[in-house]
Amino acid sequence: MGESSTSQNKTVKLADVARAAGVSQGTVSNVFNRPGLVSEQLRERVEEAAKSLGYRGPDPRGRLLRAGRVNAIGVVTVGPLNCFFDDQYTRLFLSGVAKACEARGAGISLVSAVDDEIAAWNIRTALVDGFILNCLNEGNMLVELAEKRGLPFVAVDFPVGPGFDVVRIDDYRGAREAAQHLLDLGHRHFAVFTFETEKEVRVGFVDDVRAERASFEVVRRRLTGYRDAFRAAGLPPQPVFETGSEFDGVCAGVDAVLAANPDTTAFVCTSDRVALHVITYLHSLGRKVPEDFSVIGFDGIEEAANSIPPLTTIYQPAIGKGEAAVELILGDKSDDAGGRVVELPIELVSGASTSSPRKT
Amino acid sequence: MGESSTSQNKTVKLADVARAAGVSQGTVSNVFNRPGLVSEQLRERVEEAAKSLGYRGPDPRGRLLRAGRVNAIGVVTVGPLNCFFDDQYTRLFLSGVAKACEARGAGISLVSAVDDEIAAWNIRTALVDGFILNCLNEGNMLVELAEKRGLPFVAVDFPVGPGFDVVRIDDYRGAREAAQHLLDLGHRHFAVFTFETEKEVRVGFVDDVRAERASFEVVRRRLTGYRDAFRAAGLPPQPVFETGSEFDGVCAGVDAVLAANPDTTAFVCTSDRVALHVITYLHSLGRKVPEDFSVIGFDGIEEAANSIPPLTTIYQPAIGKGEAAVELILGDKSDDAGGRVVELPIELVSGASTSSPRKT
DNA sequence: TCCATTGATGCGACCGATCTCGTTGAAACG
DNA sequence: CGTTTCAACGAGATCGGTCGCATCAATGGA
Repeated sequence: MGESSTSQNKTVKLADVARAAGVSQGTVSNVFNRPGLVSEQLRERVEEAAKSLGYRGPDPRGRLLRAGRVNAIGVVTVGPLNCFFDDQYTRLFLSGVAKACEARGAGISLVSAVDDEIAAWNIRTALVDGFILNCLNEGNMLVELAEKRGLPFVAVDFPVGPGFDVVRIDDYRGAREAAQHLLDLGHRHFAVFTFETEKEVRVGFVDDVRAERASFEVVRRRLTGYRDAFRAAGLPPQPVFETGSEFDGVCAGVDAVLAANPDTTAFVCTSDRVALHVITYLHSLGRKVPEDFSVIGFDGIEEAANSIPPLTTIYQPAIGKGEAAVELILGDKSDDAGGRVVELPIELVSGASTSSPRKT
Repeated sequence: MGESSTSQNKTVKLADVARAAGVSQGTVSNVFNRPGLVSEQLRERVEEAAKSLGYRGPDPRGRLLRAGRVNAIGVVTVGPLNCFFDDQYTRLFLSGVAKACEARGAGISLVSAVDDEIAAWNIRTALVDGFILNCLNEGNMLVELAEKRGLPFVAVDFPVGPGFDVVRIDDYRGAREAAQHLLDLGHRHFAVFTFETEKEVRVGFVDDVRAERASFEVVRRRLTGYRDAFRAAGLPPQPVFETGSEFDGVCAGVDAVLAANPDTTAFVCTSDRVALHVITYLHSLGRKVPEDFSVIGFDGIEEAANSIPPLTTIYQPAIGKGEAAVELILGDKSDDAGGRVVELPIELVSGASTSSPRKT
């Protein structure tokens, strides 16, 4: 005891300040967190001591341990973290998450799940109060892991399961409405374009078997919706092409379809992203939309409204989904938490990318 | 002592498992974190005890306190969290941050700084190992706050300061090259369009005074670059219009410029986002780019390359900036940490949105 | 004058895990 | 057979705060 005040190697902590100021730890804590409870003179003394020791204020780590709550929620996505920023729909969704979190003063942690091992570790150790599970495909263990962690979580666009909350839309109905819209316009020859059906993209035509086994729930529901609409209209099965979400895959799809089915008059896409690629590529081929081909998307991202021509699409409230998910986790965990289902409405938005089929 | 195993109200912790298994806490810890160090039979005994107690594995909170490192870095932005997802350039930057973090197994925390009070609290309490300060405008206290917190941090696109690292590009040179490109094509009548010069957008013409006082360092440097290029070409000062980043503001700008300066042949924009809006609006007015007007941007976002026509712009490595920032924080904090400056290269990318001026 | 009330503080437990030592037992060695 | 060596494990300190409760002085009312 003697070299206590200067040239400390260790970080100075609450207890040091308390000792230096001759007060208890609790009082120092109060000075920083609830200054009103401390008399002015004592407060000044403590603040002075803190400053002279170079104390930076209560370390959040200690507070965390004691408080128990992190005040942040984790957003998990299958795949690399980048997909949070690369995909337009995901961005909208996250924008909603961000808005809701900010309103509640909570933070957001992006947790990656590139592979199973990393996912397991991250979900077990993320410093959060709950998880939003996104981009789920069947068979992955995210839900299991989240359950094991024992924190509240919400699965987005996922089959309802026992013991957890879900946010979703009616993908089946949306897809069916999209197809019906084109059928009503008089189209009879379609090409269905879908993004990844499995975690690994496989660019090429998709047969019924693969379509029904698509591990992404969303894909499966949408493809089924299209199929049922066609079937109800008395049409034979229409070709389905898996393009992925990138431009190249979509180009390959357009080429393949035009070569194999020259009668095609309409492209039905499981996402706006794919639909916009289709329009861009058709344009570069000198084909006009909607004069030569109708194109319909799904999602209702902002870029769709601003494209030339504006895209006809099934709008879904991506931002609202994000907000709803946060609400489920941070909201009053009153009664039936753990089995709630929030299904948000969708809506056909008529753009200028669809019209009656060309006469040939 | 008696009702110890069942119907526990409190959460079961490491110590409980240790007691139940008749081993020390350290051993239980090892079972979960370094199973190799524990003999098989003991490990099984511990695992069984853990399972029967419903122990979910080591709580990250305890680990954090002990370990000291959070293994996550915080990204701070001025303004609402949404801007992380709404702005294309910011997205690219974050994509780089994400990529680098993922490679190092670190997480990302989005911390918001909508107003000064929230910023102060969040920076003081965020559970991170360091900060990336983005979207900085002069006079805000982010840098100060980060310094006070005592964690490593990087300021992006900010004047070099003592005691902290900086990642930047040469905005002045980029702007000057952009203007020079148009001058070389023969343009003599310009309209400079800039996004926000202050935190609050003010749509309208900007005089020299306001331009030089722009609180966003980036804006100031770019505007100066344009001005010097015009001046060096012997031109009088060209009108500068603050449009903000939204479509409406840009439309107002185009209207104002066309009304006030019908001779204008080129739009020089401080961001691609603004430039793309200009093209869209001109198109809707029936004006052609580049036949009637040349438009040049700044940033080199992906949307610029895919626009019709492809945008001529100053490309900056947004993703690289994000990666560099992470590297500065997570990399070896060897020697000169705290004053390093990383300046990344820029490059003029010729699209099809610029050509020689129309003859009138 | 005395008791009840209020406000300011101190005291000690606790949050949950991990790390550093030191101990123990058995195998290995000469 | 005594000693070295090493793996396996236990005990206790530590990480940095915050919370509940006890304490104590000052104030106010009867």
